[in-house]
Parts: sequence; C-alpha cells; structure tokens
Amino acid sequence: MDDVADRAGVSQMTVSRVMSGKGYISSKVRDQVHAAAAEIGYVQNRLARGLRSEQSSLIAVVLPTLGNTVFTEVLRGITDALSAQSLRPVFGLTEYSEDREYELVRDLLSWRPAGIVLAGLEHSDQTRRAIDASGVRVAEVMDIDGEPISTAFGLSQKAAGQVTAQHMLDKGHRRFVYAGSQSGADLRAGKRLEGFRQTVREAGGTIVSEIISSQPSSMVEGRRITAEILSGGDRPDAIYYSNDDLAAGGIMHCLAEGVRIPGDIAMAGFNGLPYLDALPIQLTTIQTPRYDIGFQAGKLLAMQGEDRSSTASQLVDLGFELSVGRTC
Amino acid sequence: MDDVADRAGVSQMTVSRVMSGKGYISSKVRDQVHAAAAEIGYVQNRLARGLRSEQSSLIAVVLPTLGNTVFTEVLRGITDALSAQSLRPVFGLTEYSEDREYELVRDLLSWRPAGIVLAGLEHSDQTRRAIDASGVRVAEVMDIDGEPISTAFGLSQKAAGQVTAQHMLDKGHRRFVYAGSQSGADLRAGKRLEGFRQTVREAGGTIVSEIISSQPSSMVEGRRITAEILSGGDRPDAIYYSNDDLAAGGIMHCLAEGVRIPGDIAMAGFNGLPYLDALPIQLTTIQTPRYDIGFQAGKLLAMQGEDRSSTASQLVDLGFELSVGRTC
DNA sequence: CTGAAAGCGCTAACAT
DNA sequence: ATGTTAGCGCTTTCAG
Repeated sequence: MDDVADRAGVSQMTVSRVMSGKGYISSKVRDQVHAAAAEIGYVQNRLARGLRSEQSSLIAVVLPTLGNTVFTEVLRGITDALSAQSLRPVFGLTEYSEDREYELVRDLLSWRPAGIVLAGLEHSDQTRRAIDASGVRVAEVMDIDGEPISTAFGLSQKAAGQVTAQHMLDKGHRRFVYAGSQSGADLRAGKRLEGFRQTVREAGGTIVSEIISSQPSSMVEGRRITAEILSGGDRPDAIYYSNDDLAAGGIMHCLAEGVRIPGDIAMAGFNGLPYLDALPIQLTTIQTPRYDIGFQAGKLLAMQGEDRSSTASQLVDLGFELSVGRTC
Repeated sequence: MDDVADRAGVSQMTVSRVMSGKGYISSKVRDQVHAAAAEIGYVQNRLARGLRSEQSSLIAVVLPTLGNTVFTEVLRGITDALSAQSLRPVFGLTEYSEDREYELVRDLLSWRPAGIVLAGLEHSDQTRRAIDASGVRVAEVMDIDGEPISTAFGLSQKAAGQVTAQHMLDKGHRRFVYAGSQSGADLRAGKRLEGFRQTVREAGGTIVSEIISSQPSSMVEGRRITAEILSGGDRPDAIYYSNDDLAAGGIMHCLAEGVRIPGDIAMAGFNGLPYLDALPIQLTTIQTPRYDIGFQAGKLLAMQGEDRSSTASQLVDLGFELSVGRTC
C-alpha cells in the first residue's frame, strides 16, 4: 500500500480508504490511486485486513460429503449468495463423523470467519462450546427437527417421511421395506425413517425389514440392495429408499430384470434430484429446496450483523413437496 | 497467546512454538501449554500467523462448476490431499467464464494462498500475469493438451476423442452426430471433439451434425437432444456425447421409446461416472482418473516447496481407459 | 476530505 | 530449551 501511495502521491491511509470503499474520497484521488494500484499490480492482503479489523471475509462451511448431490447443491447456493459480497467459502468434509466435525470447526474457527455453515442440528457438546466461545454467527442447513444453535434453514425430515408413508398407504400398499445407506450415519435419513415408521404403524401397515447398507448411497448400491430385496422369498409391496440415488438404482434393476413398477413393487425416494426427469419411469419422491437452503444460509451470514435484530434461535422452514410419479 | 503463556507460566514465544510444533520444547512445558490452552479455549489466529509468516495455509481452488460430478470428485481429491496438512481449500466457481476466472483469481490471491488450483490450461493473459506476479504455486487439472503454467495433472482430451472415434469406427459406424452442451464453453469437450473429428475424417466417416445445446450438461438435456436427433429424417449410426450425463439421457430416451441400442443407434460418452454401472445398458465411455487428478494436484501444493526442485513446467499424464460397454 | 500514530496476534531472527 | 525484540500490512482512532 505504501508503494501505491507513493505513486499516487497520497498517504497510505488514503489508499486504504479507496481500496475498502470506506470514508469520503475525492473522485480525483480515487482515480489516481486505482491507476497506481493497477500499474504495480497491487493485490490487497486480506490477512492483514482481517487481523486488524477482527473480521475475515471467509465463511466456514462444514458438510458431510460431496458425494451426495444434495450437498453440492447446498454448496452452490452458499457460494452464489456469498459471491456478491466477495465472501469466500473455506470448507471441510466430515464424512458424517461428529468427531471430524469438531476438528474441522476448531480448525476453521482459526480463520476468524464471518460465519459458519453446519449440516443438521446434531453436534457434539465440544463443537457447540467452541462455536459459542468464538461468537461466530452460525447457520445450520437441511434439518429443522430440533433445537438450532441460532438459525436453521431446511425442512422437517420427519414430516417428509410421514407424507411419503401416507401417500404410499393411500395407494394401497401395506408391507414395506426401508432401504438406507451409510450405516445409518445420516441422521436426517433417520428422522425421515422415524416419521415413516410412525405413519405406517398408525395405519396398521408393516415394515417388513430395514436394510441399511454400510456403503455411501449411490445408484449402484440402490440397484444391489433392490436385487437383494426382490430375490428374497417374502416380497414386500413397496420399498422406501432413504434417497433418490438408491431409488433410481431400484428402478434400474426393475428395468433390467423386467420387474413391473408399481405392479410388482412400488417405490419412493427423497430429494427430487433433477435427473429423475430423464428416467423412463417417474419416481415418486419429495422435492427439497436444496439450493435455496444454501442460498438463504449464505445470505444470512453475508449480511454483516446489519440485521442482527433476531438473536433468538430460529427455525426457517423452507418446505418440501410430494412429487407424485409412477412408482407408487 | 499471552493469556495461555501466563497460565502456563512461560513466555508467549514458547506458546507459539508449542502451537506450531516448531523448535525444541521440553515435553513438560508442552503439556503445560496444551493444558492452559484447553482451559481457556484458545484458538490460533491464522490471520496473524499468515501475515507474519507470509504464507497462509489456504489453497485457492477455482473450478468451472459444481453441477458436473467431475469437478466435485476433483474437489474431493484436493480436499483429501490437503486435510492431512490441515490446509483448507477456499474456492470459487467460474461457470466457464474466463473473466470470472480472472476476478476469482485476483480475489483469492488476496488471501496469500499457499497454492492455487485451476481447471484446464487456457487462462486469460491477465490471469497468468496476476499469478506470475504473486509467485504462488499453481496446479492445473484435467487437461494436458497445451502449455501449463507450471504443473498440470490430467489426460489428453484430444486423445480421448480419438480413441473413442477409433472404437466406434472399428464397430462399423460411419455416420455420427456429436452432442454437446454449455454452448461449447467447455474447452476440454472441444478438444475431445477435435480429436474425434480428426479420426473420423481420416477413416472416411462423416460427422453429420454437431448439436450443441446452450444448457449445462445433464441427463435431462441429453434425453431431449437425443429425442431431437432421432426424430430427424436423417438418422445417424451413432451419437458421440460430450459426457456421460448426456449419454445416459440418451440411453433413457431409447429405453423409454423402445429404440434399440446399438442396433438403431450407437452411443459413447466420456468420464466413466460410477452410476453408469447401475444402468440397464452399459455405456461405452472413457474412464478418467478425476479423484486422483485432484489428489495429486492437492499433494503437489501441500508439500511446502520441500521438493521444489522441478521448477520447469510439467505435464503429468494420469491417463484414461476406454471402457467398452454395450452401446457401441 | 486527508493524514499520523498505534497496534491487531503472531513468528523470524537473534539472544541466552 | 526458552526469552526478547521487531515488524508483517492493514484499519481504527484521533487530528486536522
């Protein structure tokens, strides 16, 4: 900055004001400074800026995985919301481990981020304490069934499970199998299953079995699980998959093996991923506002305490929609 | 750090040494310091550390999009490679725009990252100058057909196009349609097409038409394009898709409409995405080492100039493999 | 509208 | 093996 100041014939402080766009500067001086900066290829040092102003324009993002389209869309939403304010996401992946989440939160906090995004509402006490002590603003995403740290954007996972169950029951199905993945580490999927179970039970239906693979969810794994289910002696009426990727794998299995959907077996998924529209059979699923969840979380953290009026903890329900296809 | 030092009864510099793990510290003092830090919940300030040491443990990552699985896998590879050294990725998305890439590079450079990852080898002069001036280490990913800034990890996109063409020609196909997306903004896809064209031409085949959608690539878009191609009067022998998502859409169209593959129409894609294994018909495609590309790029940037011996610009060919399915 | 002085929290360099 | 001193590049604060 000193070099730029010399070139522009002003003080270093004036350069600082021009760069940060704060304070009153005559347009003549501003132009001189910009010209000088361009000539020598000056690039701000945000480490210094952040150190002095006790505020870095970084947003910490801690997500379970990038292997699930859901989180890449959330991340896109966050990134888009931030880019207007030239805030940047720094991120880490937990692979659904609470311990790993804590490590990442600790580490990311050392960057003095302007905010932090976390997936879900369940975090270890350590994690909560570290965040509390740091005073960063937090946005939790995807889930609203529980107590948020401050603000959570998402949908009721439990209600999604209930709505799906009700629809399947209405279609006359009574004997279900649940197909999940990740060894049940995905807590949101667990809540959906809980809602599903409850509604099925109340209607007198049965969940014949719950098959939970140890693998990450994928179409291939969905196809494998489905083959396993259908090869068993006791075929259920319908399969409730923990998400669309697994369900799409189920559709593929049936397409390949000539199993009729929903005649031989009915199916439902969760998420409403775009590619479902390309499949030969439309999957019945729950459409979730993933991008919007990310975008709104990003926007909240982006507005610098301007509107910090609502300090109280809040649950922002962005809703979901049952998308009825031809699989049940 | 002063507070920790007081508690531990040592100087602040000793705390610094313990925290950064540099220099000789008696294990007794180390334990005292760690205990004191834990008691008051001390969290390092990396902004200060970075400012002083002229080196932040951030790696800038600039990718075109997260809408393409390819880049999420590259990003996973990068993230995994970095996490061992507790380096964190800060990132931005260009949406395939060179101008946006420049803006992002400028902005990310202000964090004084230890390294930067860029997609492809084509960058504006401005971008190259900014990077040059900053002196950061660079890793370019995915492409090796061209002149890298310093080191590029990837595969020959052109060769991939040639290999695909040769295989399709060997299978007896002569009249092709190329199906692409993004209005051709994806330069790697362009290089594949170039290789494809060349091999087809040399063998006396014909590319009947090149259909390039303005949409981002997706299965839905692939299905739409395929419907369009097959409804035309002049049906080609085969379609070469710029990637697997489009090709999978093509398969879906044929499955839904009863078009026989490869009897009525043959197909090939690019990438070798995992979900292809779940489809009823195995797509012929090119398997690319996306995760590994990201991982190696991350590793290079992670090793702090330890092995900066090879300053010369380098192309690291991580290869690809033709994966022969049942679509051609 | 512009400038001077001080200091954010660390680590490099030099002492001991 | 530990301590002292100085200063990284910026912004806050106070003065004009």
